[in-house]
Amino acid sequence: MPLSSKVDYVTTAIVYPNARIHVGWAWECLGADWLVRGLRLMGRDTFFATGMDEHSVNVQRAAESKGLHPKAYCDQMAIDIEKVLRQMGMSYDRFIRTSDPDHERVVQILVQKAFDQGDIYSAKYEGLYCEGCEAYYTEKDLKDGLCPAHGKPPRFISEENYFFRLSKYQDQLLKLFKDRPDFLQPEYRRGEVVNFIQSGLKDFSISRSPFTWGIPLPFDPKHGVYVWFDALINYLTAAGLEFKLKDPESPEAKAFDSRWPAHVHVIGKDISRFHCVYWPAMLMALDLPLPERVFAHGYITIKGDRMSKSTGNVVTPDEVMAVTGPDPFRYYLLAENQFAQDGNFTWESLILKNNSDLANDFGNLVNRSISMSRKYFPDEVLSLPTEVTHSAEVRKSFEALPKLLKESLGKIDPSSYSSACTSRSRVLNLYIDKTKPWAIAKKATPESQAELKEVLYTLLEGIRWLATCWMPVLPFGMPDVFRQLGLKAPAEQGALAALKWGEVQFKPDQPKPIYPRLELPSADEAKSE
RNA sequence: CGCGGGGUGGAGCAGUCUGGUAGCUCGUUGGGCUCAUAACCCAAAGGUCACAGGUUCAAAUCCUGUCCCCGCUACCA
Repeated sequence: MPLSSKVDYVTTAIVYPNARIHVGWAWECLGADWLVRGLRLMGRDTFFATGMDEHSVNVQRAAESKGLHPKAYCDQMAIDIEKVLRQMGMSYDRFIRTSDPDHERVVQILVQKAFDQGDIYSAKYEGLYCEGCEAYYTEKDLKDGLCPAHGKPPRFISEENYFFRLSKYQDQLLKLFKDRPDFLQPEYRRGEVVNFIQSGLKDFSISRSPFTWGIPLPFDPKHGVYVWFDALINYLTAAGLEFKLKDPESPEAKAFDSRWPAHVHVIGKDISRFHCVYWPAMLMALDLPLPERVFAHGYITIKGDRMSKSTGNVVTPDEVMAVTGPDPFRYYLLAENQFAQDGNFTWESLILKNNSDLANDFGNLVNRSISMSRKYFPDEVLSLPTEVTHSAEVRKSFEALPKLLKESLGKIDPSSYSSACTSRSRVLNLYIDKTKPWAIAKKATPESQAELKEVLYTLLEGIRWLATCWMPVLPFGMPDVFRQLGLKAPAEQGALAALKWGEVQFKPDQPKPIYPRLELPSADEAKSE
């Protein structure tokens, strides 16, 4: 198989480190992580980046409230956030921070380039500005003349500002969505963006002055780069653009070329505009290829409400994982919710989903299958039977699985991926009930022994396939399943593509329940209830 | 105002493009099994597919109108 020079580069949005990360962003991270792991399983080369967006007034304020310099504060947050991401099983290749030196250099070079070619210009910006929101409002946005979010009167500000000529790219953007209808997924969000473009694009401000925490504009250092020209460019920095800017022939520059354009930016639906309008326009201006696509997922809500600090309904990944462990948390978010739509978080459904699918259907299946194998054939190695009867149908069901999983990965639909796997757990449980191995064992004839071996081998082989397919969703538990099967866990890379029914033999190890049943945590633990 | 998504048994969803016995998971009830994590398997109950008209031999599915929920409408995860 010729190795493609293209690497599938997947990103998440970078997070503001002004508070502990919550389940909403964790969902995005896990969706992206599932995708990357799945692509690896299919044999693709991948590169995966996530990180922090540090140059924000919110972050600065959070730092001040702790009496820290923003950088020192962010250093601490980076440690905390990465720790949680690792606990969640995030398999990223780079954790990018917008305060990273290479990012600052890349941003400055790109801003300079845009400025030199006239895509950035200086103009006076006037408006009603709320410092709390760090945003301008028009008269009609205000409630009784006050900021709708903070209830404070906005300040009239007139300042010199730098703008990016977004308007110049309007036609090219419309053409982009016409030529590449799958640029933004899910499909139904495209209309929102196209409408927005058609309604007429205004240039947007890319600088703030004065500033103390941010990247200075190279051509006017009194000004700091404002959010989008800083944050979005992280995707280029993380892929290694700086190497290419320095020496296009270097191996690191080639690595950048293999990663960019990105396979997909996974983002929340709220920032689809910036990724589908601002970002492509910026890349057009910078003569860089556009990402292959943008996937906008929904929100995780608590009883229908969006998670937010003001309503106090924030649930954090670490508090959930403290109760459930990482795999049930991953499974719940990925399997129970439709990634493209809004999802819901409740402790009850989390516990229910864990117990029914992971503990009962899958975990118990592993446990009973291995127990029977060891009980009926304590000293034998089980291999693919030469003559096959009722297991043919089971095998067929499994051999159809990789294609389904591939489709789910293509659609970025982790829940259909999961349900395809869970349905195979049910196939095996049903197979046990139909063949009744315990009854076959009692017969003790040569024919019955052969049949029993066929049943058990089919179960173990099916479990091996499941354990392989589950790795992107359940990376923590699957190595133990392989151990119990008496096998070495396969490397992620290409594991799915390499699956061949009957290629291994089994001498199962001591069974041990994986994914125990969970109970609702007490009221103290489950603040959301 | 405009544009878009949605309203399907107790809960969450699929099915709508390409009309033709309304499907899945969870929950409930009854039964079976005993290898297993009180797990597994089967069966039953439960739906006027938001509402009203229309097209058709036939509509959750197509058309028209109405009601309700949600998203987008410029610098906001």
